[in-house]
Amino acid sequence: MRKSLTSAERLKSKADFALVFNNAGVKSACRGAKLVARKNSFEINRFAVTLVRKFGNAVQRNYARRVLKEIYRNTKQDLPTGYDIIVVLYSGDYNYHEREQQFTKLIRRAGIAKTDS
RNA sequence: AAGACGGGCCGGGUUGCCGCUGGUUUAAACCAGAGGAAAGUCCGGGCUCCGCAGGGGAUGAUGCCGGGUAACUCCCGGGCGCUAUUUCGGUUUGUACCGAGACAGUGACAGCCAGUGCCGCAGAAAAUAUACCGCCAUUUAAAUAUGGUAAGGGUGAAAUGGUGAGGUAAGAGCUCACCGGGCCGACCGGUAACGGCGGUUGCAAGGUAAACCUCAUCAGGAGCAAGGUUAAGCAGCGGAUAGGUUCCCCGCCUGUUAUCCGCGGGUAAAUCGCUGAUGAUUUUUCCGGUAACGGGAAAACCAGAUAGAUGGUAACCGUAAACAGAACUCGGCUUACAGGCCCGUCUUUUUU
RNA sequence: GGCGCCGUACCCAAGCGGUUAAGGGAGUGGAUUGCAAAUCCAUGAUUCAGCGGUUCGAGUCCGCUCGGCGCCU
Repeated sequence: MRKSLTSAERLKSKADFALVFNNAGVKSACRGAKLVARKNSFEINRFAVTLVRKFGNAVQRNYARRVLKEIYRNTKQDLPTGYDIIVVLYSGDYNYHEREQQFTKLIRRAGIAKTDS
């Protein structure tokens, strides 16, 4: 599986976001981040990152978004397919490795990790 | 060499792997991919629309002079004022004061001789004229009273030019010398602001226009979520005769199969604008100009996203990098900024 | 991205450039009560969001910065 993140694998419209937030089947949270997901009707996962309103300036927001997209790209082969996943990030100074620990914790608590791995 | 101040520039680099956006394109592959402030949105343009932009008013902005520019509250050059430092000259016993010059910084720098308003407290008196203490004269034994007086004290941010001499009962530009003002000049220099020179005037009147205001100049309004096209979807009802030019009036334009207003209903998607390009563009260079800048030549085309593209990781250098992310676009201003480089001025130390 | 509004004590707020910045609620202390409530009395701005400027003097006028809020399709 390629470690890509094409535009078909991303949530885009405002309607998609509203659907996930209003019909969230899976939720989990930890310090600094929160995960919301629901089953979709496709063969693939779709992913998006969003940030709370008071998250720093534009550079900090873009950096946090990139880091989460990178983590998802590197770990998505370990996830089962058929989910729309949104990660909400809260304000805080976290580097790549800390964000990676947060993401694996969220996936484990949400119960959508593959059981064999 | 170090430090301080001022000005200008740079703003991590190279390689591999995994990824993102755009272009060429069958695909693969290749190429390109955030800033000096992209920021604040404080000014000024381009561009688009408003059934046209005409006039007057209101409102707002600007405000020494000349130039630059598409334009500007910007930039360049000059003038004047103020402040600090310093030099020279004068006065004085003297800390000091006055005048002239140099260099640096700085100034929302038109007009309170059009009119109006305001100047609390303190002070006798605050813009109108005026005597609290004091001084002098007359009166009285004295107290006191009347008059003269702005030199001294005191108040204040500000008190009717300053210093010295004469003068006087005591005083006062009352008179004189020097300095500082005001006014005039058909004079000289300068495009001008202004400066110089000469004459004249004893100098009856302060500050505030980032107070109203006056004068001059400039502004139609809204903003790419402007605006155009396509697709999907829905349900009409009530009211007005006028509506439009986005503050008002005139003028102008449109109109009764019309237009507008209010309530209600529907959509929340794509595409153009949008950047692959001919531009106030970028780089190099020549010429003119004190400079801002203008003119020419050659080469180049250099982000274009829409949940919103530059990251992660490994290695090396390293302070294992500050402030910080384009959203139609350009010129400025302002604010933030680790570290490094260059130039100029001043100070200190060392060497010759 | 663009356009606009606001900031005065813990909260709501008034404030013509001029003492020591109104008022209400809450709080605190006291009085009252057997104890409370209610009532009465007293009480607080070291810097009017911050910095700079104009002025003799700024909460007020002007500029910049910070923070908060609203609108657009």
